[in-house]
Amino acid sequence: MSKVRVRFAPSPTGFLHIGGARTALFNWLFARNQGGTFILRIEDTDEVRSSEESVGAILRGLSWLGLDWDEGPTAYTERQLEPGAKWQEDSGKGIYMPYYQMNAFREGIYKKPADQLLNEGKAYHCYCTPEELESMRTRAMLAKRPPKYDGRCRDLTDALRKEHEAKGRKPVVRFKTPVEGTTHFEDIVRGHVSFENSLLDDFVLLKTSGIPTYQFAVVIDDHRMKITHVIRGDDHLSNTPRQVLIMEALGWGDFARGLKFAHLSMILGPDGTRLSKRHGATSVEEYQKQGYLPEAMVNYLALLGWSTEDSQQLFKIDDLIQKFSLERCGKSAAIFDPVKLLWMNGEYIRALSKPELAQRCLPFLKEAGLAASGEITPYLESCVALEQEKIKLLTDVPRLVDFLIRDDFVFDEKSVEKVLKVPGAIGLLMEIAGKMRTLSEFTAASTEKLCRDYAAEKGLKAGAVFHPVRVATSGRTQGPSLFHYLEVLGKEKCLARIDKTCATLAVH
RNA sequence: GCUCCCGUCGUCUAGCGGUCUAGGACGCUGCCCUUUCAAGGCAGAGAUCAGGGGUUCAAAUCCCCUCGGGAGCACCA
Repeated sequence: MSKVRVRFAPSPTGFLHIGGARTALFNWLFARNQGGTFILRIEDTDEVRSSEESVGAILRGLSWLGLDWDEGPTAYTERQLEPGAKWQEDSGKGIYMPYYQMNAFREGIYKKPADQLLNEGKAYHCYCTPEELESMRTRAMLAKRPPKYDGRCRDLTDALRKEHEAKGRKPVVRFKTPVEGTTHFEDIVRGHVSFENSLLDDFVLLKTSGIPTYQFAVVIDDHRMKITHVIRGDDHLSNTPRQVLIMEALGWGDFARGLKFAHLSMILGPDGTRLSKRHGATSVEEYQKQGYLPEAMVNYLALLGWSTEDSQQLFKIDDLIQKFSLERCGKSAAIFDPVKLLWMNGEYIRALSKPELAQRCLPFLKEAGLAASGEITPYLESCVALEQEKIKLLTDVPRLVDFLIRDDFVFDEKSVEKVLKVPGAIGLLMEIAGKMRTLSEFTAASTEKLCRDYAAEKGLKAGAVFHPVRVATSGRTQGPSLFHYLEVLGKEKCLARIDKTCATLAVH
Protein backbone atom coordinates (compact mmCIF):
# COMPACT_ATOMS: atom_id res chain seq x y z
CA MET A 1 0.00 0.00 0.00
CA SER A 2 1.52 3.21 -1.11
CA LYS A 3 1.66 6.16 1.18
CA VAL A 4 -1.32 8.48 1.16
CA ARG A 5 -0.89 11.68 -0.80
CA VAL A 6 -3.73 14.20 -0.93
CA ARG A 7 -4.01 17.72 -2.17
CA PHE A 8 -6.05 20.85 -1.64
CA ALA A 9 -6.15 22.64 -4.97
CA PRO A 10 -7.88 26.01 -4.77
CA SER A 11 -8.08 28.47 -7.61
CA PRO A 12 -6.96 31.90 -6.42
CA THR A 13 -10.01 33.80 -7.57
CA GLY A 14 -11.13 35.00 -4.16
CA PHE A 15 -10.52 34.58 -0.47
CA LEU A 16 -10.55 31.22 1.32
CA HIS A 17 -14.22 30.60 1.97
CA ILE A 18 -15.91 28.28 4.42
CA GLY A 19 -16.46 25.53 1.87
CA GLY A 20 -12.86 25.62 0.70
CA ALA A 21 -11.63 25.58 4.27
CA ARG A 22 -13.74 22.51 5.00
CA THR A 23 -12.32 20.73 1.94
CA ALA A 24 -8.79 21.68 2.96
CA LEU A 25 -9.46 20.51 6.51
CA PHE A 26 -10.76 17.09 5.46
CA ASN A 27 -7.74 16.58 3.21
CA TRP A 28 -5.44 17.63 6.01
CA LEU A 29 -7.16 15.46 8.60
CA PHE A 30 -7.04 12.46 6.33
CA ALA A 31 -3.36 12.98 5.57
CA ARG A 32 -2.47 13.41 9.22
CA ASN A 33 -4.59 10.43 10.23
CA GLN A 34 -2.92 8.23 7.65
CA GLY A 35 0.56 9.57 8.19
CA GLY A 36 0.40 10.76 4.61
CA THR A 37 1.35 13.89 2.73
CA PHE A 38 -0.81 16.98 2.43
CA ILE A 39 -0.11 19.02 -0.68
CA LEU A 40 -1.21 22.52 -1.54
CA ARG A 41 -1.48 23.25 -5.24
CA ILE A 42 -2.55 26.58 -6.66
CA GLU A 43 -4.73 26.21 -9.74
CA ASP A 44 -4.20 29.61 -11.30
CA THR A 45 -4.92 28.79 -14.93
CA ASP A 46 -7.77 31.26 -15.11
CA GLU A 47 -5.85 34.18 -16.55
CA VAL A 48 -8.49 36.78 -15.89
CA ARG A 49 -9.84 35.87 -12.50
CA SER A 50 -6.72 34.67 -10.69
CA SER A 51 -5.06 37.25 -8.49
CA GLU A 52 -2.00 37.70 -6.34
CA GLU A 53 -4.17 38.95 -3.55
CA SER A 54 -6.19 35.75 -3.55
CA VAL A 55 -3.11 33.57 -3.30
CA GLY A 56 -2.07 35.53 -0.23
CA ALA A 57 -5.54 35.27 1.29
CA ILE A 58 -5.63 31.51 0.82
CA LEU A 59 -2.18 30.99 2.29
CA ARG A 60 -3.03 33.25 5.21
CA GLY A 61 -6.35 31.54 5.83
CA LEU A 62 -4.84 28.07 5.88
CA SER A 63 -2.07 29.20 8.20
CA TRP A 64 -4.55 30.74 10.58
CA LEU A 65 -6.50 27.50 10.72
CA GLY A 66 -3.30 25.61 11.42
CA LEU A 67 -3.54 23.53 8.25
CA ASP A 68 0.12 23.17 7.39
CA TRP A 69 1.11 21.56 4.11
CA ASP A 70 4.02 19.28 3.42
CA GLU A 71 4.46 20.22 -0.21
CA GLY A 72 3.41 23.37 -2.00
CA PRO A 73 4.13 27.08 -1.90
CA THR A 74 6.26 28.41 0.91
CA ALA A 75 4.01 28.95 3.90
CA TYR A 76 2.67 32.41 4.53
CA THR A 77 4.27 32.55 7.94
CA GLU A 78 7.67 31.69 6.51
CA ARG A 79 7.55 34.15 3.69
CA GLN A 80 6.07 37.59 4.00
CA LEU A 81 5.64 39.10 0.58
CA GLU A 82 7.82 42.09 -0.22
CA PRO A 83 6.07 44.89 -2.14
CA GLY A 84 5.95 44.18 -5.85
CA ALA A 85 6.93 40.56 -5.46
CA LYS A 86 4.68 37.77 -6.68
CA TRP A 87 3.68 34.67 -4.81
CA GLN A 88 4.36 32.62 -7.92
CA GLU A 89 8.02 33.58 -7.83
CA ASP A 90 8.24 31.41 -4.79
CA SER A 91 10.01 28.15 -5.45
CA GLY A 92 8.01 26.38 -2.76
CA LYS A 93 8.84 23.09 -1.16
CA GLY A 94 8.39 19.51 -2.29
CA ILE A 95 9.66 17.09 -4.89
CA TYR A 96 7.02 17.67 -7.56
CA MET A 97 7.45 21.33 -8.25
CA PRO A 98 6.02 23.53 -9.46
CA TYR A 99 2.95 23.78 -7.28
CA TYR A 100 1.54 26.71 -9.20
CA GLN A 101 -0.08 25.49 -12.41
CA MET A 102 0.93 28.55 -14.40
CA ASN A 103 4.54 27.81 -13.54
CA ALA A 104 4.03 24.25 -14.68
CA PHE A 105 2.50 25.60 -17.87
CA ARG A 106 5.54 27.77 -18.51
CA GLU A 107 7.72 24.72 -18.10
CA GLY A 108 5.71 22.96 -20.80
CA ILE A 109 4.38 20.30 -18.47
CA TYR A 110 0.93 20.18 -20.09
CA LYS A 111 2.11 20.35 -23.68
CA LYS A 112 3.66 16.89 -23.79
CA PRO A 113 0.59 14.90 -22.81
CA ALA A 114 -1.58 17.09 -25.03
CA ASP A 115 0.69 16.37 -27.99
CA GLN A 116 0.58 12.70 -27.16
CA LEU A 117 -3.22 12.68 -27.33
CA LEU A 118 -3.13 14.68 -30.56
CA ASN A 119 -0.65 12.29 -32.15
CA GLU A 120 -2.62 9.26 -31.12
CA GLY A 121 -5.82 10.74 -32.49
CA LYS A 122 -7.41 10.96 -29.06
CA ALA A 123 -7.65 14.71 -29.24
CA TYR A 124 -7.99 17.22 -32.07
CA HIS A 125 -7.77 20.87 -32.96
CA CYS A 126 -11.01 22.80 -33.02
CA TYR A 127 -11.26 26.15 -34.77
CA CYS A 128 -14.78 27.08 -33.78
CA THR A 129 -15.22 30.66 -32.63
CA PRO A 130 -17.02 31.59 -29.42
CA GLU A 131 -19.90 32.89 -31.57
CA GLU A 132 -20.21 29.61 -33.39
CA LEU A 133 -20.21 27.70 -30.13
CA GLU A 134 -22.79 30.02 -28.68
CA SER A 135 -25.22 29.56 -31.56
CA MET A 136 -24.63 25.82 -31.41
CA ARG A 137 -25.61 25.91 -27.77
CA THR A 138 -28.73 28.00 -28.19
CA ARG A 139 -29.92 25.81 -31.04
CA ALA A 140 -29.46 22.72 -28.90
CA MET A 141 -31.38 24.35 -26.06
CA LEU A 142 -34.25 25.31 -28.34
CA ALA A 143 -34.40 21.74 -29.57
CA LYS A 144 -34.49 20.70 -25.92
CA ARG A 145 -31.26 18.82 -26.24
CA PRO A 146 -28.32 19.07 -23.82
CA PRO A 147 -26.09 22.03 -24.75
CA LYS A 148 -23.16 20.00 -25.98
CA TYR A 149 -20.42 20.71 -28.50
CA ASP A 150 -21.34 18.75 -31.63
CA GLY A 151 -17.89 17.55 -32.58
CA ARG A 152 -17.82 19.27 -35.97
CA CYS A 153 -14.03 19.70 -35.97
CA ARG A 154 -13.32 16.08 -35.15
CA ASP A 155 -12.35 15.15 -38.66
CA LEU A 156 -11.26 18.37 -40.24
CA THR A 157 -9.64 18.03 -43.67
CA ASP A 158 -6.22 19.55 -44.16
CA ALA A 159 -7.72 22.01 -46.60
CA LEU A 160 -10.26 23.24 -44.09
CA ARG A 161 -7.61 23.43 -41.41
CA LYS A 162 -5.42 25.56 -43.68
CA GLU A 163 -8.34 27.79 -44.42
CA HIS A 164 -8.94 28.44 -40.72
CA GLU A 165 -5.27 29.04 -40.12
CA ALA A 166 -5.18 31.46 -43.01
CA LYS A 167 -7.96 33.43 -41.35
CA GLY A 168 -5.75 33.67 -38.32
CA ARG A 169 -7.87 31.43 -36.15
CA LYS A 170 -6.10 29.82 -33.24
CA PRO A 171 -7.34 26.34 -32.36
CA VAL A 172 -8.17 24.83 -29.01
CA VAL A 173 -7.39 21.19 -28.31
CA ARG A 174 -10.47 19.10 -27.66
CA PHE A 175 -10.65 15.66 -26.17
CA LYS A 176 -12.23 13.00 -28.36
CA THR A 177 -14.71 11.62 -25.84
CA PRO A 178 -15.68 8.02 -26.57
CA VAL A 179 -19.26 8.01 -27.86
CA GLU A 180 -20.09 4.71 -26.27
CA GLY A 181 -19.41 2.96 -23.02
CA THR A 182 -19.61 3.81 -19.36
CA THR A 183 -17.00 5.32 -17.10
CA HIS A 184 -16.77 3.97 -13.57
CA PHE A 185 -14.93 5.07 -10.48
CA GLU A 186 -14.93 4.39 -6.78
CA ASP A 187 -15.97 7.07 -4.38
CA ILE A 188 -15.39 6.54 -0.69
CA VAL A 189 -18.43 8.51 0.35
CA ARG A 190 -20.75 7.81 -2.60
CA GLY A 191 -19.80 4.23 -3.35
CA HIS A 192 -19.55 3.02 -6.91
CA VAL A 193 -20.33 5.78 -9.41
CA SER A 194 -20.81 5.46 -13.16
CA PHE A 195 -21.64 7.80 -16.03
CA GLU A 196 -22.62 7.18 -19.64
CA ASN A 197 -19.93 8.52 -21.98
CA SER A 198 -22.57 9.51 -24.52
CA LEU A 199 -23.69 12.27 -22.16
CA LEU A 200 -20.30 13.95 -22.34
CA ASP A 201 -19.16 16.15 -25.19
CA ASP A 202 -15.72 16.81 -26.60
CA PHE A 203 -14.46 19.20 -23.97
CA VAL A 204 -11.49 21.54 -24.23
CA LEU A 205 -8.09 20.41 -22.98
CA LEU A 206 -5.97 23.36 -24.06
CA LYS A 207 -7.31 26.86 -24.65
CA THR A 208 -6.21 28.95 -27.67
CA SER A 209 -3.59 30.43 -25.41
CA GLY A 210 -2.18 26.95 -24.89
CA ILE A 211 -3.05 27.14 -21.20
CA PRO A 212 -4.73 23.95 -19.99
CA THR A 213 -8.29 23.95 -18.75
CA TYR A 214 -9.06 22.78 -15.24
CA GLN A 215 -10.06 19.30 -16.40
CA PHE A 216 -6.77 18.70 -18.09
CA ALA A 217 -4.43 20.39 -15.61
CA VAL A 218 -5.98 18.54 -12.69
CA VAL A 219 -5.32 15.16 -14.29
CA ILE A 220 -1.76 15.93 -15.28
CA ASP A 221 -0.91 17.32 -11.86
CA ASP A 222 -2.63 14.64 -9.81
CA HIS A 223 -0.65 12.08 -11.79
CA ARG A 224 2.56 14.07 -11.61
CA MET A 225 2.25 14.53 -7.87
CA LYS A 226 1.31 10.89 -7.34
CA ILE A 227 -1.95 11.74 -5.63
CA THR A 228 -3.69 8.73 -4.07
CA HIS A 229 -6.98 10.27 -2.90
CA VAL A 230 -8.94 13.10 -4.42
CA ILE A 231 -11.01 14.72 -1.69
CA ARG A 232 -13.11 17.64 -2.91
CA GLY A 233 -16.62 19.09 -2.96
CA ASP A 234 -19.33 17.08 -4.65
CA ASP A 235 -19.82 19.85 -7.19
CA HIS A 236 -16.95 18.04 -8.89
CA LEU A 237 -18.68 14.68 -8.98
CA SER A 238 -19.87 15.02 -12.56
CA ASN A 239 -16.44 16.27 -13.66
CA THR A 240 -14.86 13.08 -12.49
CA PRO A 241 -15.70 10.84 -15.48
CA ARG A 242 -14.03 13.34 -17.84
CA GLN A 243 -10.91 13.20 -15.76
CA VAL A 244 -10.92 9.42 -15.64
CA LEU A 245 -11.36 9.33 -19.41
CA ILE A 246 -8.32 11.56 -19.90
CA MET A 247 -6.23 9.33 -17.65
CA GLU A 248 -7.22 6.26 -19.61
CA ALA A 249 -6.49 7.96 -22.93
CA LEU A 250 -3.02 8.85 -21.68
CA GLY A 251 -2.40 5.24 -20.80
CA TRP A 252 -2.64 5.88 -17.10
CA GLY A 253 -5.32 3.28 -16.51
CA ASP A 254 -3.51 1.79 -13.53
CA PHE A 255 -3.24 5.19 -11.95
CA ALA A 256 -6.93 5.86 -12.59
CA ARG A 257 -7.99 2.57 -11.08
CA GLY A 258 -5.83 3.12 -8.03
CA LEU A 259 -7.11 6.64 -7.45
CA LYS A 260 -9.75 6.91 -4.77
CA PHE A 261 -12.24 9.74 -4.79
CA ALA A 262 -14.15 11.22 -1.89
CA HIS A 263 -16.75 13.77 -2.90
CA LEU A 264 -17.80 15.75 0.14
CA SER A 265 -21.29 17.12 0.55
CA MET A 266 -21.78 20.82 0.05
CA ILE A 267 -22.17 23.43 2.74
CA LEU A 268 -25.27 25.56 2.38
CA GLY A 269 -26.50 28.82 3.84
CA PRO A 270 -29.33 28.98 6.40
CA ASP A 271 -31.91 29.13 3.60
CA GLY A 272 -30.67 25.89 2.08
CA THR A 273 -29.01 27.45 -0.93
CA ARG A 274 -25.34 27.56 -1.69
CA LEU A 275 -23.39 29.61 0.83
CA SER A 276 -22.77 33.08 -0.54
CA LYS A 277 -22.10 36.67 0.47
CA ARG A 278 -25.71 37.40 1.20
CA HIS A 279 -25.56 34.86 4.02
CA GLY A 280 -23.10 37.06 5.85
CA ALA A 281 -19.51 36.12 6.51
CA THR A 282 -18.22 33.48 4.14
CA SER A 283 -14.47 33.95 4.22
CA VAL A 284 -12.44 32.47 7.04
CA GLU A 285 -10.60 35.74 7.41
CA GLU A 286 -13.85 37.48 8.33
CA TYR A 287 -14.29 34.98 11.14
CA GLN A 288 -10.79 35.70 12.33
CA LYS A 289 -11.61 39.41 12.38
CA GLN A 290 -14.82 38.75 14.26
CA GLY A 291 -12.91 37.10 17.07
CA TYR A 292 -13.34 33.41 16.42
CA LEU A 293 -10.63 31.00 17.51
CA PRO A 294 -9.18 28.90 14.69
CA GLU A 295 -9.49 25.73 16.76
CA ALA A 296 -13.22 26.38 17.22
CA MET A 297 -13.62 26.92 13.50
CA VAL A 298 -11.74 23.71 12.76
CA ASN A 299 -13.82 21.74 15.24
CA TYR A 300 -17.07 23.15 13.90
CA LEU A 301 -16.12 22.56 10.27
CA ALA A 302 -15.11 18.98 11.04
CA LEU A 303 -18.64 18.30 12.22
CA LEU A 304 -20.14 19.51 8.97
CA GLY A 305 -20.43 16.26 7.10
CA TRP A 306 -18.47 14.07 9.47
CA SER A 307 -19.33 12.54 12.82
CA THR A 308 -18.34 9.80 15.20
CA GLU A 309 -20.62 6.98 16.25
CA ASP A 310 -21.28 8.63 19.60
CA SER A 311 -21.85 12.08 18.11
CA GLN A 312 -18.93 13.57 20.02
CA GLN A 313 -18.94 17.35 19.67
CA LEU A 314 -15.72 18.71 21.11
CA PHE A 315 -12.36 17.45 19.91
CA LYS A 316 -8.83 18.36 20.74
CA ILE A 317 -6.96 18.50 17.46
CA ASP A 318 -5.01 15.28 18.06
CA ASP A 319 -8.23 13.53 18.98
CA LEU A 320 -9.78 14.76 15.75
CA ILE A 321 -6.86 13.50 13.71
CA GLN A 322 -6.97 10.15 15.41
CA LYS A 323 -10.71 9.63 14.95
CA PHE A 324 -11.17 11.09 11.49
CA SER A 325 -12.08 8.84 8.60
CA LEU A 326 -13.49 9.39 5.13
CA GLU A 327 -15.81 6.42 5.54
CA ARG A 328 -17.74 8.32 8.17
CA CYS A 329 -18.36 11.33 5.96
CA GLY A 330 -22.01 11.95 5.20
CA LYS A 331 -23.59 12.23 1.80
CA SER A 332 -26.13 14.96 2.39
CA ALA A 333 -25.53 18.69 2.24
CA ALA A 334 -25.16 20.54 5.54
CA ILE A 335 -26.40 23.96 6.50
CA PHE A 336 -23.80 26.20 8.10
CA ASP A 337 -25.10 27.22 11.52
CA PRO A 338 -23.41 30.35 12.90
CA VAL A 339 -25.19 29.94 16.24
CA LYS A 340 -23.57 26.61 16.94
CA LEU A 341 -20.19 27.96 15.85
CA LEU A 342 -20.63 30.76 18.35
CA TRP A 343 -21.37 28.30 21.14
CA MET A 344 -18.34 26.28 20.21
CA ASN A 345 -16.16 29.37 20.21
CA GLY A 346 -17.29 30.08 23.78
CA GLU A 347 -16.36 26.54 24.74
CA TYR A 348 -12.85 26.98 23.35
CA ILE A 349 -12.42 30.37 24.96
CA ARG A 350 -13.36 28.95 28.36
CA ALA A 351 -10.86 26.14 27.87
CA LEU A 352 -7.97 28.54 27.29
CA SER A 353 -5.47 29.26 30.08
CA LYS A 354 -5.59 32.82 31.41
CA PRO A 355 -2.30 33.94 29.83
CA GLU A 356 -3.21 32.33 26.54
CA LEU A 357 -6.61 33.98 26.51
CA ALA A 358 -5.11 37.39 27.17
CA GLN A 359 -2.58 36.85 24.41
CA ARG A 360 -5.33 36.00 21.93
CA CYS A 361 -7.21 39.14 22.95
CA LEU A 362 -4.23 41.41 22.46
CA PRO A 363 -4.89 42.44 18.84
CA PHE A 364 -8.45 43.38 19.72
CA LEU A 365 -7.42 45.26 22.85
CA LYS A 366 -4.82 47.17 20.89
CA GLU A 367 -7.34 48.10 18.27
CA ALA A 368 -9.63 49.47 20.95
CA GLY A 369 -6.77 51.43 22.50
CA LEU A 370 -6.90 49.41 25.69
CA ALA A 371 -3.37 48.02 25.58
CA ALA A 372 -1.30 51.14 25.97
CA SER A 373 1.99 49.31 26.28
CA GLY A 374 1.23 47.20 23.24
CA GLU A 375 1.54 44.03 25.22
CA ILE A 376 -0.28 42.04 27.85
CA THR A 377 0.46 43.25 31.37
CA PRO A 378 -0.41 41.22 34.47
CA TYR A 379 -3.19 43.73 35.10
CA LEU A 380 -4.67 43.27 31.61
CA GLU A 381 -4.47 39.53 32.01
CA SER A 382 -6.46 39.71 35.25
CA CYS A 383 -9.07 41.93 33.64
CA VAL A 384 -9.59 39.54 30.74
CA ALA A 385 -9.66 36.57 33.09
CA LEU A 386 -12.54 38.14 35.01
CA GLU A 387 -14.72 37.94 31.91
CA GLN A 388 -13.54 34.64 30.51
CA GLU A 389 -16.71 32.64 31.01
CA LYS A 390 -18.76 35.33 29.34
CA ILE A 391 -16.69 35.77 26.19
CA LYS A 392 -18.19 34.37 23.03
CA LEU A 393 -16.02 36.31 20.61
CA LEU A 394 -12.64 37.91 21.20
CA THR A 395 -14.19 41.10 19.88
CA ASP A 396 -16.45 41.14 22.96
CA VAL A 397 -13.47 41.70 25.22
CA PRO A 398 -12.73 45.42 24.80
CA ARG A 399 -16.34 46.29 25.59
CA LEU A 400 -16.27 43.96 28.60
CA VAL A 401 -13.04 45.16 30.19
CA ASP A 402 -13.20 48.82 29.19
CA PHE A 403 -14.36 50.02 32.63
CA LEU A 404 -11.49 48.23 34.35
CA ILE A 405 -8.86 49.89 32.22
CA ARG A 406 -10.13 53.40 31.69
CA ASP A 407 -11.11 55.61 34.60
CA ASP A 408 -13.25 57.79 32.36
CA PHE A 409 -15.71 55.01 31.58
CA VAL A 410 -19.24 56.15 30.95
CA PHE A 411 -22.02 55.62 33.46
CA ASP A 412 -25.12 53.89 32.23
CA GLU A 413 -27.96 56.33 32.90
CA LYS A 414 -30.54 53.67 33.66
CA SER A 415 -28.29 51.97 36.17
CA VAL A 416 -27.51 55.23 37.91
CA GLU A 417 -31.18 56.13 38.01
CA LYS A 418 -32.20 52.80 39.45
CA VAL A 419 -29.43 52.15 41.92
CA LEU A 420 -27.68 55.37 42.87
CA LYS A 421 -30.32 58.06 42.63
CA VAL A 422 -32.30 56.58 45.48
CA PRO A 423 -32.52 57.84 49.05
CA GLY A 424 -29.61 56.75 51.19
CA ALA A 425 -27.38 55.56 48.39
CA ILE A 426 -24.72 58.22 48.84
CA GLY A 427 -24.62 57.75 52.56
CA LEU A 428 -24.29 54.03 52.16
CA LEU A 429 -21.45 54.40 49.70
CA MET A 430 -19.60 56.84 51.88
CA GLU A 431 -19.87 54.54 54.86
CA ILE A 432 -18.69 51.56 52.81
CA ALA A 433 -15.80 53.59 51.49
CA GLY A 434 -14.90 54.61 55.00
CA LYS A 435 -14.76 51.00 56.12
CA MET A 436 -12.82 49.95 53.04
CA ARG A 437 -10.19 52.53 53.78
CA THR A 438 -9.35 50.67 56.97
CA LEU A 439 -8.91 47.34 55.23
CA SER A 440 -5.33 46.14 55.37
CA GLU A 441 -5.92 43.32 52.95
CA PHE A 442 -8.01 44.40 49.98
CA THR A 443 -9.16 41.09 48.50
CA ALA A 444 -12.34 39.60 47.12
CA ALA A 445 -12.87 37.81 50.42
CA SER A 446 -12.24 40.82 52.63
CA THR A 447 -14.39 43.24 50.65
CA GLU A 448 -17.20 40.72 50.46
CA LYS A 449 -17.10 40.18 54.22
CA LEU A 450 -17.09 43.93 54.74
CA CYS A 451 -20.17 44.42 52.57
CA ARG A 452 -22.05 41.47 54.01
CA ASP A 453 -21.33 42.54 57.57
CA TYR A 454 -22.47 46.05 56.77
CA ALA A 455 -25.71 44.75 55.25
CA ALA A 456 -26.36 42.55 58.29
CA GLU A 457 -25.64 45.43 60.64
CA LYS A 458 -28.09 47.70 58.83
CA GLY A 459 -30.66 44.99 58.34
CA LEU A 460 -30.30 45.27 54.56
CA LYS A 461 -30.35 42.57 51.93
CA ALA A 462 -26.92 41.88 50.56
CA GLY A 463 -27.99 43.05 47.13
CA ALA A 464 -28.94 46.45 48.49
CA VAL A 465 -25.28 47.00 49.30
CA PHE A 466 -23.69 45.18 46.39
CA HIS A 467 -25.53 46.99 43.64
CA PRO A 468 -24.63 50.55 44.64
CA VAL A 469 -21.00 49.53 45.06
CA ARG A 470 -21.05 47.93 41.64
CA VAL A 471 -22.56 50.88 39.85
CA ALA A 472 -20.35 53.36 41.70
CA THR A 473 -17.21 51.54 40.60
CA SER A 474 -18.20 50.32 37.16
CA GLY A 475 -20.98 52.55 35.96
CA ARG A 476 -23.47 49.76 35.37
CA THR A 477 -25.40 46.95 36.98
CA GLN A 478 -23.89 44.27 34.82
CA GLY A 479 -20.36 43.00 34.96
CA PRO A 480 -18.02 40.41 36.38
CA SER A 481 -18.24 39.00 39.85
CA LEU A 482 -18.25 42.17 42.02
CA PHE A 483 -15.64 41.42 44.66
CA HIS A 484 -13.32 39.78 42.23
CA TYR A 485 -13.15 42.82 40.06
CA LEU A 486 -12.77 45.07 43.09
CA GLU A 487 -9.69 43.09 44.03
CA VAL A 488 -8.28 43.43 40.52
CA LEU A 489 -9.01 47.15 40.49
CA GLY A 490 -7.28 47.59 43.83
CA LYS A 491 -8.09 49.59 46.92
CA GLU A 492 -6.91 52.94 45.70
CA LYS A 493 -8.90 52.94 42.48
CA CYS A 494 -12.01 51.58 44.15
CA LEU A 495 -12.02 54.28 46.75
CA ALA A 496 -11.28 56.97 44.22
CA ARG A 497 -14.15 55.80 42.06
CA ILE A 498 -16.62 55.66 44.94
CA ASP A 499 -15.56 59.11 46.11
CA LYS A 500 -15.85 60.56 42.66
CA THR A 501 -19.29 59.03 42.19
CA CYS A 502 -20.50 60.40 45.51
CA ALA A 503 -19.16 63.84 44.71
CA THR A 504 -20.81 63.90 41.30
CA LEU A 505 -24.08 62.67 42.71
CA ALA A 506 -24.08 65.15 45.58
CA VAL A 507 -23.87 68.04 43.14
CA HIS A 508 -27.16 67.08 41.48
C1' G B 1 -34.18 20.74 -20.87
C1' C B 2 -30.71 16.59 -19.90
C1' U B 3 -27.57 13.87 -16.33
C1' C B 4 -25.96 12.86 -11.53
C1' C B 5 -26.30 13.33 -6.17
C1' C B 6 -29.05 13.91 -1.67
C1' G B 7 -33.72 13.63 1.83
C1' U B 8 -33.93 11.26 10.41
C1' C B 9 -36.19 16.94 15.64
C1' G B 10 -35.65 24.37 13.43
C1' U B 11 -30.04 23.12 12.62
C1' C B 12 -25.56 19.51 12.81
C1' U B 13 -26.11 14.44 13.30
C1' A B 14 -26.23 8.79 15.59
C1' G B 15 -28.59 4.69 13.38
C1' C B 16 -26.05 0.35 8.72
C1' G B 17 -33.27 -5.73 9.46
C1' G B 18 -35.30 -6.88 15.56
C1' U B 19 -31.74 -3.82 21.55
C1' C B 20 -35.79 2.63 18.35
C1' U B 21 -41.95 3.94 22.90
C1' A B 22 -35.46 6.88 17.28
C1' G B 23 -29.90 8.61 20.84
C1' G B 24 -26.42 13.00 21.25
C1' A B 25 -25.20 18.33 20.26
C1' C B 26 -26.70 23.60 19.15
C1' G B 27 -30.93 26.49 19.82
C1' C B 28 -35.63 26.96 22.66
C1' U B 29 -38.71 26.59 27.59
C1' G B 30 -38.78 25.88 32.93
C1' C B 31 -36.34 25.08 37.61
C1' C B 32 -31.81 25.20 40.71
C1' C B 33 -27.24 27.90 41.87
C1' U B 34 -26.39 33.29 42.33
C1' U B 35 -24.92 40.52 43.95
C1' U B 36 -25.81 41.35 37.97
C1' C B 37 -24.67 38.99 33.33
C1' A B 38 -22.70 34.59 32.03
C1' A B 39 -21.03 29.71 33.08
C1' G B 40 -22.73 25.23 35.41
C1' G B 41 -26.52 21.48 37.14
C1' C B 42 -31.38 19.34 36.41
C1' A B 43 -35.90 18.77 33.77
C1' G B 44 -38.85 19.48 29.33
C1' A B 45 -40.94 20.56 24.49
C1' G B 46 -39.31 19.15 19.64
C1' A B 47 -38.70 13.81 14.13
C1' U B 48 -45.73 9.37 12.47
C1' C B 49 -37.43 8.72 10.13
C1' A B 50 -40.03 13.52 2.72
C1' G B 51 -44.68 10.78 0.72
C1' G B 52 -46.59 6.23 -1.41
C1' G B 53 -46.03 1.25 -2.72
C1' G B 54 -43.52 -3.37 -2.10
C1' U B 55 -39.81 -7.47 0.17
C1' U B 56 -39.83 -9.69 5.17
C1' C B 57 -42.34 -12.97 10.91
C1' A B 58 -39.98 -7.97 11.53
C1' A B 59 -37.85 -1.67 7.96
C1' A B 60 -35.54 4.74 9.63
C1' U B 61 -32.53 0.65 7.90
C1' C B 62 -33.43 -3.50 1.48
C1' C B 63 -36.16 -2.55 -3.63
C1' C B 64 -39.42 0.61 -6.84
C1' C B 65 -42.17 5.11 -7.86
C1' U B 66 -43.48 10.19 -6.73
C1' C B 67 -42.26 14.75 -4.61
C1' G B 68 -38.70 18.18 -2.66
C1' G B 69 -33.64 20.14 -2.46
C1' G B 70 -28.69 20.48 -4.53
C1' A B 71 -24.89 20.04 -8.28
C1' G B 72 -22.98 19.61 -13.27
C1' C B 73 -23.76 20.35 -18.58
C1' A B 74 -17.90 27.13 -20.49
C1' C B 75 -11.51 28.47 -24.32
C1' C B 76 -14.36 29.08 -15.06
C1' A B 77 -12.27 26.23 -11.80
